[in-house]
Amino acid sequence: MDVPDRKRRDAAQTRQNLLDVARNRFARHGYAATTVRDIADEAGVNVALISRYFESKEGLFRACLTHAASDVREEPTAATPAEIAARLAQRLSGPPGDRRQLDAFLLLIRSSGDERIDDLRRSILLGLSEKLGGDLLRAQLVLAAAVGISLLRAALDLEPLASATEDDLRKPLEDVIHALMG
Amino acid sequence: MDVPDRKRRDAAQTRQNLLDVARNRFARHGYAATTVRDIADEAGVNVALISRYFESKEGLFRACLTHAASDVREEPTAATPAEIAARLAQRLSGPPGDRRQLDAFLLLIRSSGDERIDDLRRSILLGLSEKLGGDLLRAQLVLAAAVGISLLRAALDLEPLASATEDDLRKPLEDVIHALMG
DNA sequence: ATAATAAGTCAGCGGGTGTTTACTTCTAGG
DNA sequence: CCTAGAAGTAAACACCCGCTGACTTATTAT
Repeated sequence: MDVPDRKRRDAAQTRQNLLDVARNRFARHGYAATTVRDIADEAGVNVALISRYFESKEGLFRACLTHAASDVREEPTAATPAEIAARLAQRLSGPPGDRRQLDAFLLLIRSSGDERIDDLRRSILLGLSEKLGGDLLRAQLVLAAAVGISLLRAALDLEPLASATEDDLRKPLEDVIHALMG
Repeated sequence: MDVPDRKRRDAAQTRQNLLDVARNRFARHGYAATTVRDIADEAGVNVALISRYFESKEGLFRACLTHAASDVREEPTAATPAEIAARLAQRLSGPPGDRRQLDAFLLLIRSSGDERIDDLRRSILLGLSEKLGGDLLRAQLVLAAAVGISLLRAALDLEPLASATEDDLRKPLEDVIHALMG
């Protein structure tokens, strides 16, 4: 194991564990349906640590959102529709066992009820659609397709879409993006 | 006013009011974030009536889902991509002031946490995608685009998509559907 | 008019939520 | 070794949730 000692105390590691667990649960079940005790239990630590490290449940959600945003943003600006489609297909399916990219998309559409956080979500999504280039409305339709696929796949388990592989998704996505952004 | 007397007691009318309010709130904020007191307050009645008329919060949600499903299903089977796009654009924008069609889409992607209700949602969505015809996976991608647009428009208020009119949406949607279902 | 019943309200219950305070346990520096 | 401070825990808090049983008010039928 690369993880040297599960029981060794390490604040940074614990904090990261909480972030990972929270990100996944928020993405899958939404903000309101996720309890801080669920998160702490799955991370194997006490609930109080959430308040200590992130101040509050909302603070934890904001931290998740920030990390997810930078994960999504680190994407290089793709030129051709085929490239964008390939990237998107990879993100939406993801390396086996790694749902972080998929969760990032889902997080962006989960509301916490706090208006300032919702503003943050909107600005992230707006930035993403601007980055796609071309007509803004059409770029947002590409984004809409992406988040819709994420939802139907990960949160709803709608078959056969849920089991579609990266290869299955690439060509249809390419068709869509080409149709929308020429 | 066609509504003769606001204060006159009418169980059927009250029940319908609760359904309308609940459908809108569940669609916009999700199941967990919506409280029965919120619904009752907006409907102008006491909380206890929800339990009386719908047995429980989950019963009310199930009723909303059933009504929304029949609303969505009453759509005639459209033949050409252009027709499907036109219908979809109309549903996603909706007659001014009438968000029922938009809410219907949103309801279908809101989980209540109850597995049997989730099965119902899945079967409704599966039926919808089958009705679209053609390759099932590609039909579900059309559906994904539709629910994604609903989300970004109604629940997230992402501009300029949120303010796009029916006319603004029709042509891009036609392009997408044509690309996916030829 | 008045009894019977439906429609609606009120106040409270048990339970789960986010958060905090006081405490215990581990770990590093002298 | 041993002790200060960090890391983590346990228990309780105040609050809000969904739900219910006893009550009041309006409507209808006789």
